[in-house]
Amino acid sequence: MRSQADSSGNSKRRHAAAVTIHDVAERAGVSVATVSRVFNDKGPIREATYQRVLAVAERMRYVPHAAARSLSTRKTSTIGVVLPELHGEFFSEVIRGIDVSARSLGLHLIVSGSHSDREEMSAVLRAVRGRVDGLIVMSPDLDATTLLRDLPDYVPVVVLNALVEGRPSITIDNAGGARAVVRHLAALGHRRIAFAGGPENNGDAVQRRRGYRAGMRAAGAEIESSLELSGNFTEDSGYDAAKKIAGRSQRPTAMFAANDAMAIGALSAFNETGMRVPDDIALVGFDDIPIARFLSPPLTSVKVPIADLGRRSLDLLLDTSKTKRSETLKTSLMVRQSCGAGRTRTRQNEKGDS
Amino acid sequence: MRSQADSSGNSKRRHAAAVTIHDVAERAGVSVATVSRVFNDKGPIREATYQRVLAVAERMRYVPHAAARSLSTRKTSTIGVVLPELHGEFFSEVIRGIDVSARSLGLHLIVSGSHSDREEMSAVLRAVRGRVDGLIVMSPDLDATTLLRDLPDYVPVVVLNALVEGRPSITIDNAGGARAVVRHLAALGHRRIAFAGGPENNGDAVQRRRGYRAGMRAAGAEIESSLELSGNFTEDSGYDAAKKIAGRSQRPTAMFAANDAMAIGALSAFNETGMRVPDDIALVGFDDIPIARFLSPPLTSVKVPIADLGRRSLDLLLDTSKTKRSETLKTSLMVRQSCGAGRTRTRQNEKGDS
DNA sequence: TCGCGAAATGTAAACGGTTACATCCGCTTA
DNA sequence: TAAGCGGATGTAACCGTTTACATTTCGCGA
Repeated sequence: MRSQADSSGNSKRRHAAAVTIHDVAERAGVSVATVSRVFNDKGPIREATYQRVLAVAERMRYVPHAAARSLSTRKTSTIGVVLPELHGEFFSEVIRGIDVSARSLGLHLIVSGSHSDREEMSAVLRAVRGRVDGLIVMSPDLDATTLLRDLPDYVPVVVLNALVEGRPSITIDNAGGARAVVRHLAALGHRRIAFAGGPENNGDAVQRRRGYRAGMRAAGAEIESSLELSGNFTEDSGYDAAKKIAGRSQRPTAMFAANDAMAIGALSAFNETGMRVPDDIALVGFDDIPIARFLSPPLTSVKVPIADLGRRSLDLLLDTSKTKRSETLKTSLMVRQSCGAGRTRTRQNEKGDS
Repeated sequence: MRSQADSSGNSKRRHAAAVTIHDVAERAGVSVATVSRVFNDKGPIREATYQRVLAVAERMRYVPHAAARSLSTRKTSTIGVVLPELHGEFFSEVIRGIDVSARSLGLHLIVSGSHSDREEMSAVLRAVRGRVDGLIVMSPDLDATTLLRDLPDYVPVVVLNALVEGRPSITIDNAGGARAVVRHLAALGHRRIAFAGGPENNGDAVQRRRGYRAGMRAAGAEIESSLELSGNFTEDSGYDAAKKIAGRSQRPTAMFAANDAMAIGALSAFNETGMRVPDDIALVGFDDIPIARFLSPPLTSVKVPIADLGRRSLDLLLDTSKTKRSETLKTSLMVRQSCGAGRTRTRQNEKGDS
């Protein structure tokens, strides 16, 4: 009845309206329940019926309406991914890690980034009802984590790179990675090691700085505020920091940048000023983004399993068993030429000295 | 009736069920229609009622159910973005461009990448009913464009970097950019210019090669098959290509890589083999990804307005007026040191010699 | 041939909103 | 004062599925 109301004159409706399960049912001479059963492989269906319905649906190009299905089943087959921004190799790699897992599970991904202000992020977080089955949230911006507190608790959430009470999370061993860098440089004889840090309110940056200081203390080197430069994870800020160092009379012999982007900026600056890496100054980064090994000289960096971060977070989100609420991913130091240690080799971070 | 059925014993249902518009209506002493009107700013509402409903909704933490709303309005406020893969600066930048526009329009983004096989992509393309209002599809893989043909025609689609009959599209002037590179190198005196190409079945790659050849002809240089190396847009393939060139007795004096990733790989290879860029060999890339200017030497590259690509595609998708069905984005040559032309400067591609 | 349990299918009520239409209300106006 | 009117609100159908439950059909042994 419903669908033949306008079967008379205006055969082309506004948009050649999509065919519904009712249309298929009618054409196949069965009820909508049967069609539904066929499409969901539920309940007993006679083989002949099954084939006929499938054939009719195929011919009519029937595709189930996702929203209707979601409304009925209370499942969306969609995961929300909230990142601080979408720019750069790091985030792209995180998304990819999640996407690969999601695809194999038949899940879709809603992404959203660049949340300038708190209000905006709050709006995104609230718009989830009926849109996603779960959320993966990375918010290294320290204060933003409080936002999660007033998220409705029926939404499963996994937090990346931050700790939020009552929520499972996946973090990177930032401090451990940073300590390993300093330890390595110290073993190469460096004592005056500069550190180009990330944003003040960024959790990762804070921990990396902490690891740097711990490493310096452990190496018996002195922590001077003049050795710590500020930055914001961009190439430009790394460039600026390196320029400052290059301009000094008494230079450090090594520089540790809080991420690879800054290391790349620094490398550029050193090249411009005629300082040779690693001969005049050793340089180490953090993240080990894909192009790190293609720089000149190849950049020694702390490898964080970025794609794993994405993959594991989805696993954790879907894991309803309440075990393993949080994990920390180990990093490893990729030793290349920019630190002056010669050939490439990997050194697994051993735990300890927390 | 609906909601007070279990008001007796089991007050805590399975999940502290979300509050619906009915709950709000009941509590506020109005009908659901009124609540709906308040939330959508539709129809006349007495100020007092408006405020009361809003207050009650706030107190109950009511959030509209997206799927229910979609079902009713036939709008999802969501755009699907289908990319060949999610990896790398290029795609991350495209997504960001779209995301920024989308956010300002209150739209959500479903992304999906790495479509290994045709079947998989077809499945994604079909799963759109009731899930997205429109699709932005980048499929430089030439044969994949045929997939779009059997997409239901009620789904608006914008195609990126490819031409599909009957669909609006945004493309990059690949050939023009490539010609500009060769022209520039020729002006610097180069005649033997090698070209490291991208994947055979990639539309961008094909056009860039075409532009290279056109440029060579225009410059009166000869096109030798020995000058054209194969690659696949990865750093590794650029590295390999450069190694091959370095090993030759009679080397070309310049190399043009079909994208920046390959140029980076090539730069790495040249450094390893002791060839100096640009003194021993000039090098030019394509895409002008953010780190290009931080390489050593800074990489001359063809700038494509990647973020614009994303932004414009969303505009085009939402533009219902049937005008301006397709556009081509102009590229510009960013001259830096890797080509041996000295200081950085931009050169706008003039049109001509198609 | 009949009866019966299981298999197959149908019926209709959700799911949570939106919205055309009906209704009600308080004023203005004749 | 009653009709008329527009603004405010309520009623209920509908969007396209899923699914509990009812009903029909089938196969088979008695």
